[in-house]
Amino acid sequence: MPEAIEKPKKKAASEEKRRLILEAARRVFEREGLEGASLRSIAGEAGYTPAALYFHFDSREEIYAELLASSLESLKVFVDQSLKDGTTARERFEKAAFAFFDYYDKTPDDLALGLYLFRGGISPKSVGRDRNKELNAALSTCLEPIAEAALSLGATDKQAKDMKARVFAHATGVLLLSHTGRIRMFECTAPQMMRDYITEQLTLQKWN
Amino acid sequence: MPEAIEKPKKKAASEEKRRLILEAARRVFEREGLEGASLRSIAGEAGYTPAALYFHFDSREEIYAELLASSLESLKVFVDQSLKDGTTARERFEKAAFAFFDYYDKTPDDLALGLYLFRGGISPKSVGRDRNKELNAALSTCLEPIAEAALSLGATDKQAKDMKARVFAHATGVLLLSHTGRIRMFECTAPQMMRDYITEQLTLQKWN
Amino acid sequence: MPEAIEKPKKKAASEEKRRLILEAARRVFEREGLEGASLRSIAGEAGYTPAALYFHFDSREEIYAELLASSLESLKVFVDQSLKDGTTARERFEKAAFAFFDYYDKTPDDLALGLYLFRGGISPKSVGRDRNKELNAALSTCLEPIAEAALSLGATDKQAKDMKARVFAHATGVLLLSHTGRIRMFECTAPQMMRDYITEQLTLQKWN
Amino acid sequence: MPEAIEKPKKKAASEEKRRLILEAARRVFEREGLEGASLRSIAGEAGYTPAALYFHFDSREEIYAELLASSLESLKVFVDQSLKDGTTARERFEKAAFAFFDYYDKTPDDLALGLYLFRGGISPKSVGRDRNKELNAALSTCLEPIAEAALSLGATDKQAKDMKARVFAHATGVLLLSHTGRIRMFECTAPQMMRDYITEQLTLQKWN
DNA sequence: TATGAATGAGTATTCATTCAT
DNA sequence: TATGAATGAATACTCATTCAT
Repeated sequence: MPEAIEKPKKKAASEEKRRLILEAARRVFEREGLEGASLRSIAGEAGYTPAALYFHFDSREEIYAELLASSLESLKVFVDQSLKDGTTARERFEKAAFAFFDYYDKTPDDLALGLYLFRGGISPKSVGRDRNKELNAALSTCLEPIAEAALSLGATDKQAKDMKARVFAHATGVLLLSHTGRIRMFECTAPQMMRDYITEQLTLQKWN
Repeated sequence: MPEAIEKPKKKAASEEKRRLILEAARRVFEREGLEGASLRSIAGEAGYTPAALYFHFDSREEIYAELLASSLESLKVFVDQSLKDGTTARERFEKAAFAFFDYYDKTPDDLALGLYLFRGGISPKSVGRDRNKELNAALSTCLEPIAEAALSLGATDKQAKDMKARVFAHATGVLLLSHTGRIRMFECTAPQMMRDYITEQLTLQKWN
Repeated sequence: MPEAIEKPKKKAASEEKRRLILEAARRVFEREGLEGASLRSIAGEAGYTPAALYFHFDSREEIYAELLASSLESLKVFVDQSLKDGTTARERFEKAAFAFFDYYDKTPDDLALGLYLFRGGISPKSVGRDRNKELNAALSTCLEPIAEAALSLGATDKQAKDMKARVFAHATGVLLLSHTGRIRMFECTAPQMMRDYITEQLTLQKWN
Repeated sequence: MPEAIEKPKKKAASEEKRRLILEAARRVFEREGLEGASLRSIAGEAGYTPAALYFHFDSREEIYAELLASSLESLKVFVDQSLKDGTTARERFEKAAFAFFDYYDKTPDDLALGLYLFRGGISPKSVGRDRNKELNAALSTCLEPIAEAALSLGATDKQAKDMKARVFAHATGVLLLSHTGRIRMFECTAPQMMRDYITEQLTLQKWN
């Protein structure tokens, strides 16, 4: 039954190619930004013809979506690693919140990608509800350690959930400010702003 | 003296046409998003040939810039009006901060415009450093009442300035969360998040 | 009879404006070359609206044609002046021939203009047969001193006429070579080539 | 082994299409002159969409450059063939010089092409220095037989090189005169002018 | 699975020209 | 005489996508 053997092989080979294309896409994205990350450039970088990519992805937007998914994976890894030395709940809270910010501060391309796709960038038709949910879930997972730490610190479920939203919002706002260069207007730095916010939240919450 | 009358007439007519084009641009922007707001579409919406727009504007980016400028003007008006009933410094702080958020919450297209243009959207070469500075200044003006109120509440100059940045960042982050629909993930509402943040800041600051 | 007085006045004023426009055109031409000498630029340089030029000229090409005509006038002046010290026929021949070359060598814009218009640049419909004849005649006049000198040197009418054509052709060729930078290929200089040609012609002709 | 056969087939088909496009370009060029030879017109003439041409050529200017290159090739063939019966050095000189002129006299479109592209027509950035050098070299090759014949006749290296420049210049000038119709002014014919020049050079040069 | 070829719609901008005022 | 406004056609070039092979 050669078929039974070949199929998985084929599948694995296909997955590998997808991966290589995505890596190429990321390189283009880093090098030329969102505007320059056309299907053509990605194909070129990957050593393919544009047409070839359509065997691996349904559309340009699907590539973007996968890119975002893998970015969220990296974020997850980054957040988890930053937590591994944390002992107290307070420390875990600080680390989890700051890591989320820090990841995007250090990899502005992932930020651009995220911002683009979180805005109208991804059309629902091409990405679909399911994928959208997946992305939301992945994001939520990355923020989860924040909630967990909050819970450990005595927050209610609702309070912990809110905290995820707050940290996400503030981090996003600060990153936007920083990424666009407008932060200079205010004569302060992004990491400091984020640290201040985290400290505030810790000193503030009644459950603290 | 017909000439004396005609000239202002002409000028007024011209201004009016500019306005109509900008309104058309705004409609396209609202309907099709930034990517769809090409010069062609704007011209079409305004009932003009693309070439005709060049009589009224130097480039597509100038149209965008004017759109943003007028948006910032509206924001200014909105913030100022929200302040007119405020008596105590605390009230003024609350109103100024919330108004900034509220304006964009209610006119999400202005938010999209602002986000795009504050990112690399406006190329320095075409709009020019001057215009960029103007826009920065206009934005800063809108946030100024926040700093003023903070000063009244006893903040130092530096603290007041920081406060502008914080409110701007948090508002922006919350708006992004809300505007992209991700806020549902967290089961909370944007206005509530913003109110909470404002309250926090008031209870928190030592100068309070 | 105010009309009798006004008309010439008006005409004179009109001519003056034409002249000013042509001067502007020449400046643009010198500054930005042929490609840049659009009706718009010319109008701008002259302090007019593009539409205004149509009161003074029928088309863009007519402006070019007038420019060429005035260039030929300058050439005429230049050639005549170069002759004023010449005493012998031989000297006159040398000076007339070299001056023709020299004028264009020193004012490459006039060369570009001439080359453009002498090629298909000017459409017959807009310039018309008459104007074409005028330009031809003007050119011929500039070359006439060459023929005259040849006659003085003993050439027949036919020989003298031929000489005009030869000098014109050689000068044009050398100028083209020089003007395009290709002359470097041959490691020689345009004036030297022209001088050599003139000397050749003098030593060669039987009537010499 | 179908693959081994197919690849050359494909390549050949591609080359063929390039050729067809170039032919179309040449036709447009002949019919409408350089100004009319836009990418659109060429594409239209070739039965293609403008975008399709970009698969075969990198830019409009590359098409022009190839056109010129192939024109120079034809010229080379023409010159070489005209030499094949020449026995004496004198004959070879006459034939080489006249053939250069004759080619352009008979194919005025190649002349227009050459004149345009030898002027600023080809922008260095798009065609590149290399191509420019290639074209220069190709032209030089076409003129080389003139120098060789001069050497055989006893000219020094320098004299032979100069001779190339002279013949090129004179031929170009005569062709321009002829091509623009101005030659009628002088009541002579282009071939006769060229023949006269060649004869002159032969009788004149001291090394003759 | 991949390619070469092609499309059609799109991009911003420039142009000479016209015309009502 | 001159302008402001507008046009329509043109420019080269890019894009995501499709399809026969």
